[in-house]
Amino acid sequence: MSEKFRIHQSPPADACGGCGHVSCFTCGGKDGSEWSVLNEEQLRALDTAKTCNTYRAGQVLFYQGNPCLGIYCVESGEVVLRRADESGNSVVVGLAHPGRTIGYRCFFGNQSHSTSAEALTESRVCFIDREVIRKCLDAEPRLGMRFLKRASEDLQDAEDARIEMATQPIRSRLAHLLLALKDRRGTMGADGVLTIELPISRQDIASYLGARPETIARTVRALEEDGVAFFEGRTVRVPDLDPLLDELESAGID
Amino acid sequence: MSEKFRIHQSPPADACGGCGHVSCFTCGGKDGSEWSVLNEEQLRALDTAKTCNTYRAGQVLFYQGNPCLGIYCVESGEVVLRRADESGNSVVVGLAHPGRTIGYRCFFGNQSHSTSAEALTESRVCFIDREVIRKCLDAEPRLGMRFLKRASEDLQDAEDARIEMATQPIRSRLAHLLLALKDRRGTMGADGVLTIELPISRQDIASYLGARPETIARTVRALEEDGVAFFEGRTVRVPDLDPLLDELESAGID
DNA sequence: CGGGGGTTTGAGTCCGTTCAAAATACGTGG
DNA sequence: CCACGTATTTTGAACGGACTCAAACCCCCG
Repeated sequence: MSEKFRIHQSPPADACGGCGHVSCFTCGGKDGSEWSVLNEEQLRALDTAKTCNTYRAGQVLFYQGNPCLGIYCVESGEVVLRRADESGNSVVVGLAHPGRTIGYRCFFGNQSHSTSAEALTESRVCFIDREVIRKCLDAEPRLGMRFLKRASEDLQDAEDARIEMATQPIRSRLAHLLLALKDRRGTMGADGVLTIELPISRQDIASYLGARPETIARTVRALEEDGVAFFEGRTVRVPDLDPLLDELESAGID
Repeated sequence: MSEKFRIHQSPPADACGGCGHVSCFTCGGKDGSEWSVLNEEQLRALDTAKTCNTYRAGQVLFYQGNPCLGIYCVESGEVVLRRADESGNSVVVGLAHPGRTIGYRCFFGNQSHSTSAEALTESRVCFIDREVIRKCLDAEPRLGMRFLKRASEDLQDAEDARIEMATQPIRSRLAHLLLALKDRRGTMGADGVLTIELPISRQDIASYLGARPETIARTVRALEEDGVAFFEGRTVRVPDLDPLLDELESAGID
């Protein structure tokens, strides 16, 4: 078995960069996360039981095929989820930003990890062991309901993504991706120019959108020639949001 | 507001064909369904509280945009789920066969129905009201966990579908659909010829696979010319399973 | 018998891919 | 800090799969 697919304990021993413990109470993503239904006592129990790690860019949280030992919660940084098929070519299936819980699907589905998770930037990620989760679920039934709500929403998103993939051209999908990244990776300048910092490489964008890197390069150029968005490395400048929004509606004219 | 999108109570009064009550205890899909975690007393309570209806082919269980009033459980027949975008063109997003619970996603996500559900054949479908579900969830915490498991599996499937849509040609997708339908709509003849009865029309197949009807017609012809499968109306004969399976692997050669 | 929706066929076009090569960015060691 | 090797990104030309548009066909139903 290749190094890439070996099974190791989670989290790996070498993952701990400058790993101070991150408190659940001060965690920025707390309010939006599933864990917010826990009361103070329960949250304190979770806080002491969880494991906290800092991953350098490129480090892997877990590999596809690994048994699912618990749930991960992103505190800072950006994590990419990839899936490899039997022939080895991997596909980007999602991005996780701070506050997001990942790996819950495999955990509740009693399956091993269907994706690999890799830190894109230096990231602080907490690991909550299965036993700890069991205790939390027993102590607070609403937690299960929250995860059910989360799963339902993700399911909706996945279905939307499938439809988009089936019906929208790549240019629309790229525009959609930029708009999705705008909220958490974008800053609006005083001059009204939106600047978005792309968290992933061009070929990862291609993989995520179901396209070839060449096509992405060409589409990027086309957007620039039409004055919609301007790319410099991983920085995108959008002088006006409306033309970008128009890219999405192309399917809805009819 | 057009007739198509009007909001009505679920289930509609005109849905009851020859609607005898279907017992949860004798329901064929019971064992595989989420409700199987209920004990006898709980199941009896569910059985008396649920509403049972028979829908004729073409009748609609609920419309996209309707508030979600509960969960539906298919007892017999076949149900198609469609989603319409703002410009009116609808897309097939899934099929539900006996034993399947539908509408649970919107219910747990606290959203209104994101799809319309239509009976393809005469179907018996049970409706479980939100209040009844609440009582079941309170009485049996494992029920929530079962739905969480179900949601996790569906999420996995949705992600797989997205990847397939992005990477596989239509011919592979059609082959995949036939293989998926084989288990519940296929019969193996004594001569080793597999016969599959398609539950949906060509244009619904096209919609489901993210293609045009013309493309499906051409692809069907191509499969026939290659001796993989032979179509007559809604009946498909597959003389040998191996060539059909080979269609899937096309992406995994590399 | 005459619609009318669904399906099929044909011809032409376009979007995205493939293959190949050049250009640029990146990391690493000297 | 620069030089070098590697990986990523970009560009170009040719190909191909799926789409569009249009017409014929079919089958069911009134």
